[in-house]
Amino acid sequence: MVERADAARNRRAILLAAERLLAERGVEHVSLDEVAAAAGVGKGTVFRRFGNRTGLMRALVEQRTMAMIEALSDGPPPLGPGAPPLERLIAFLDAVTELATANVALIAAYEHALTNEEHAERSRQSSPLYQAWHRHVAGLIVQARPDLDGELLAHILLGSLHSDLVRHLLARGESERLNRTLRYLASTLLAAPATRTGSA
Amino acid sequence: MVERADAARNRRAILLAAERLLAERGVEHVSLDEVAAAAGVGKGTVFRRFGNRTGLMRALVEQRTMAMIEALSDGPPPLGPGAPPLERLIAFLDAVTELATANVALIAAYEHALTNEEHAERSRQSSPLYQAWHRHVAGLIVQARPDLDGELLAHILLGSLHSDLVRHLLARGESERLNRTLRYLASTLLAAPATRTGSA
DNA sequence: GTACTATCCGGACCGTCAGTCCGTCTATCC
DNA sequence: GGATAGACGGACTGACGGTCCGGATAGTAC
Repeated sequence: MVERADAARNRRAILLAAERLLAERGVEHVSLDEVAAAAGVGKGTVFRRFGNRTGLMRALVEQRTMAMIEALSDGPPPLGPGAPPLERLIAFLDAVTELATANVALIAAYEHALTNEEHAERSRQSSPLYQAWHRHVAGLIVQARPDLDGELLAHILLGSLHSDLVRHLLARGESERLNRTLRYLASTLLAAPATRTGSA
Repeated sequence: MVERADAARNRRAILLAAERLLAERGVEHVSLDEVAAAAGVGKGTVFRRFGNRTGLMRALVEQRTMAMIEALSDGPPPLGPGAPPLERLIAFLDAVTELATANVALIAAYEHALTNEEHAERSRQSSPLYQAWHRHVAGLIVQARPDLDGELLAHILLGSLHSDLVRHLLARGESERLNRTLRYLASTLLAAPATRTGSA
C-alpha cells in the first residue's frame, strides 16, 4: 500500500518544521510538542510517522547525507571509486567536513537523541549513517596501509567530527582549520611506513 | 564555616550510592530520586550538595581524576615535567586510557549530563577537566612540533577517548588495542616533519 | 544541661517532555 | 455512494529534574 496523500503531506510538513525550529532555537529547546504545533499537526502524527525523537532526527540527517553516501560507492572519483586511497580519503574528509559544518544543529540533535536512547547498543557507532562512513574510511586506510589498525583509526578520524568539536570551531569561524588539519592527519597516516619504532 | 558533620556524611553516602548505581544500571537508568533513595537521604539533599545532575557527575569524575591531573604538573617524569614531549605524551595517553577504561560508566554519565545542560557553552570542551587535559596535550605537541596545529590535534586525540568509542571497544575487551593505536598516532604525529606536501 | 541559631534535612510539589491511546475522520477503492 | 484501512489529533500518563519550606539538629556559648 502506497502512503496516503495526507500522510505524505504531513511528513513533509513535520520535517520542514523540525528543521526550522532546530535552526532557530538550540537542540535542547525543541520539544516534539512544538514541532507538531509548528507543522500544524497533532503530536500523535509525529510519533506515528517517526516512532520517536531519534527517528525524527535520523530522518532529518538522512535527508541531508544520502546524496553523499551514494556518491561514495557510485559517484565519480575522487569521492567515488577509481582514485587512489589517499585522494579518496581526502575527498571524503572534505565532503564530510562540509556536511558537518553546514548541519551542526541537525547532527547535534541526532547525536544527542541517540545518546538518550534506551537500547544497550545505541551510541553513535551503531547508527547506519556512521557505519557507512566508517566502513568507507576504514577500507581506504587498509587499502593504503594494511599494516595499520584501519578500523580503529577510522573511528578516531570520524571522532573529530563529533558535533561538540565542530560546534566549538564553528563558533569561532574556523571550519576551514578543521579541514586543513584533517587533511594533514590523513596524509601523515597514509604515508608509507617510516623506519620508526613502535609501529602499530 | 566548616561543613557540618551530617552534611559531610551525607555527601559521602550520595557519592557512594551514585557510583554504585551508575555501575549497576546504565547511565540512563539512574535518576537522582533513586540516588537519593539509595543513599538514604532526601532528594533535596542531593540537590543542595551538588546543585544539579551535572554537578553530581562532575564531583564523581573529579574524585577519580584529580590525582592524575596533579601528577601532570607535579609528579615524577615521564608523566610529570622533565621527560621529552613524546615520552610525556605517551605516558599521558597511557594514564588517560587507563582512567577512561576503568571509569567508562562515570565518564559517560558526566558527558551525557553535560550535553543536557542549558548553557550555551556547555559541551565537553568547556569542562575544567577536559581543559586541563587539553592544555597539557596541546602544550606537548607544540613543544615537539611548533609547525603543527597543536590545539586542534589535541582535541582530536582526546576525542578518541569519548566514552562512546571507549565503551564500544571495552564491550569487546579491546582497551589495549586503543592504547596501542594512540601510541602509534602520537609517535607518528610528533616525528620530525617529513618532506611531504600538504603539511599543516 | 539548657538555650540558641545557623545550617541542614526530607519529601511534597511543580513544570516539562517523550511517548501512548483511542474515538473520530477521511483518502482511496469499488 | 458506501465500505474500510489507515491516518488524525490531543488528552492522558509516567518519569524526571529541580524547587521550596516547615521541621530537625549539629555546634556553640554559658
